[in-house]
Amino acid sequence: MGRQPCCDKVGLKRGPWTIEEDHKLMNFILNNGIHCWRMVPKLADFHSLHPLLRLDPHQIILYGDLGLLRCGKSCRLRWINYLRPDLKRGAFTEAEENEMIQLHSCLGNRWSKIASHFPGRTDNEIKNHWNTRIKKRLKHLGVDALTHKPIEEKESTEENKETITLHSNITSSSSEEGLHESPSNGLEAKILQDSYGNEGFPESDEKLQNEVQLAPLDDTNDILKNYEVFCGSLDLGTLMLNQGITNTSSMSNSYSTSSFSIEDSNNASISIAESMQENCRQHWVDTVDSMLSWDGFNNLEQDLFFF
DNA sequence: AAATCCGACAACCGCCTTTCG
DNA sequence: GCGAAAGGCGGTTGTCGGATT
Repeated sequence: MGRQPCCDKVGLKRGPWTIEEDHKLMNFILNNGIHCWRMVPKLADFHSLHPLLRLDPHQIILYGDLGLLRCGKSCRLRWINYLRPDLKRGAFTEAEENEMIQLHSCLGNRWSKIASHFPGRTDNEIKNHWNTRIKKRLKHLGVDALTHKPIEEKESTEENKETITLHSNITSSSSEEGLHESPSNGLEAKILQDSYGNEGFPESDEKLQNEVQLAPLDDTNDILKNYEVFCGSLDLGTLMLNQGITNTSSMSNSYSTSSFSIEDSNNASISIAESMQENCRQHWVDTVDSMLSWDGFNNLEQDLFFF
């Protein structure tokens, strides 16, 4: 006997999310955390009607018919790619692009691994950026976006110069950010170490293992600490170690925190609401709210009863 | 001003891995 | 241990808005 089905897919809504749907989903997750994505759409709608109640997941049986008409998978995607409060908005900088190219040369199309090196960026965002911008940029430079090797043996002198410039930019921009202070092999080793964790490198990458250098840890900012409290079960130190976070203080365009996902926590299935203190949550929400300009929410502040 | 093209990105689809009954 | 569902991931598609003709 297996699990219950994800959803019956009958009468489910598809396409772009409305503000109201976002509202329901966000309201629910911020107040209750994530129990199970399958249940979220149904419970979210019930919670929007009864915001003061804490939900027992088993109430799904009683309130299933009130559901947000999205499947759990869709809710998860919407949360991760758009609603998650720690998302970093704005265009990629040239330094980010160069680092992305470097990471891609080591990791290939493993977008989630690449995204883990960019706090606040999602794998979907990076994948889209790669396909729409960087692929063309590399093609223009005569570099194969898949293999990172020259497309043709003979290239114009002009293109060669530009390619060389690109590679030197990658090196310099990386060290400027303090992310990669070791030479090429050390850099790649660190990328692989960050991506594969402590479980070891793939056989082909073992040669790099000895040169791994962990990035130094830096102070975290208040918002991240508060988020940790809010989420109750986040192991911040481990998270940062695993992801090699070096600088969370940059708050230029929006703000930057450690890449976060509730699934990363050790106790994701435990109700966050039960473990957090209300004042900490409120402080965190207030902090985030003051720093973000969430698309689609700006004109609805007066309606956000949950803030 | 209308039609068409194109870039950007949100969302969906389907496969693979992990988890659970 | 097995089978099925949940979760995660990468590829692809659909849609929208701005630029161009």
